[in-house]
Amino acid sequence: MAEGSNSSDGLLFLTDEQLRKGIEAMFFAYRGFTSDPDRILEGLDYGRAHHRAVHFIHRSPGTTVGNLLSILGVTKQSLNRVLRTLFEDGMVEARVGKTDKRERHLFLTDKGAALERSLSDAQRARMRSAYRAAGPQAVQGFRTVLEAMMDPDLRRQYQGLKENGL
Amino acid sequence: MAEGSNSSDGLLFLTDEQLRKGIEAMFFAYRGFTSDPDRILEGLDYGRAHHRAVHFIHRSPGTTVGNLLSILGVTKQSLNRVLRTLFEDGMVEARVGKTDKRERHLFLTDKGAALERSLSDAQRARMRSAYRAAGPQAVQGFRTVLEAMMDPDLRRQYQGLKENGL
DNA sequence: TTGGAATGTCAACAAGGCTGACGTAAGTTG
DNA sequence: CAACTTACGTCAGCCTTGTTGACATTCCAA
Repeated sequence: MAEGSNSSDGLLFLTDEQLRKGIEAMFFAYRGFTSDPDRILEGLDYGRAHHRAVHFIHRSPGTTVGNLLSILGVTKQSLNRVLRTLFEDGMVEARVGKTDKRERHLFLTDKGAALERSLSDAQRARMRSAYRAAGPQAVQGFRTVLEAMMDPDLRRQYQGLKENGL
Repeated sequence: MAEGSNSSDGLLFLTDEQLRKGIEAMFFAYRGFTSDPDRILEGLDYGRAHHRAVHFIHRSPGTTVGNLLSILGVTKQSLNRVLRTLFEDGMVEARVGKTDKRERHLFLTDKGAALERSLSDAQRARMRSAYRAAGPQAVQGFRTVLEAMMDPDLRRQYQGLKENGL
């Protein structure tokens, strides 16, 4: 308590209560954010982990396993379990690297791209509707705050697409 | 592709690329959002589930198990496992309802309140810093978009505090 | 008095994290 | 060339946190 009361440091309203509201907003909004893809994934024997993998392979075709690991922040064992099922189901294919043959470059197949589309269509629809309801200025603020909330490493991943294929 | 191009429906910039950025912003920001409490919880034999329970009991002292179930959206078995450990560790206590003796009203003990404080201090610190960095207008937009992204039921929980103790 | 609601509990299972250990192919460097 | 390191795969086992199903208890309300 006794934190930023009001308009103290020129930025105002940082009361604990306001911050608590922000925290709960993240909690409840994230639930909504994931609910549409979750509905699609259930019954397909896929989970959020598959969604994440498919999303980032779509975003950065040809990305390597190592890149994906650093973006997703999981262990290779965990990611591998997911990738294996995606390979088996013909959603993703891996091509051996040209310059470095140890690397596997990951690509969505047509089937995988179709899955990605159905997942992101659902998620985009919600995002679009929220954006429309809130208006352009709010969207700008939304992005600004989220960006400030990220860990620096993740923020670089978010902005980035740096370092070769990623 | 070929979604809302620009300034078509009076709200502009709803390109798929913009929406994808929004989606990834949620993903990366949520990671940051949970990382500080997660660090505290690990080693204490507690996880996010415990954090959520403690948070909402703190927010609404005297809330019932049923209320908590509807907020958290998990099964009673799952919640019960978490509550049991919190009881055993003397973090939470349950008092039998006065009017309805089937209900258990949940309260944080002093020890539980201390845990809650350490968790929310960490989370609020990040939220505060993000708010400061982004500025008041951005914060307003942030909250507006998140609210629009929630499912209607959850939005009511978020705004609410309605129905007696909750 | 009886049905249903609120709660607790036991058992079993699955997803998806984790660690540790080991193997292999392929670069890299002395 | 030999030795080290990197990128990746895999096996085995463990944990948390979600799930379903079944069953008991308590107690309000019709």
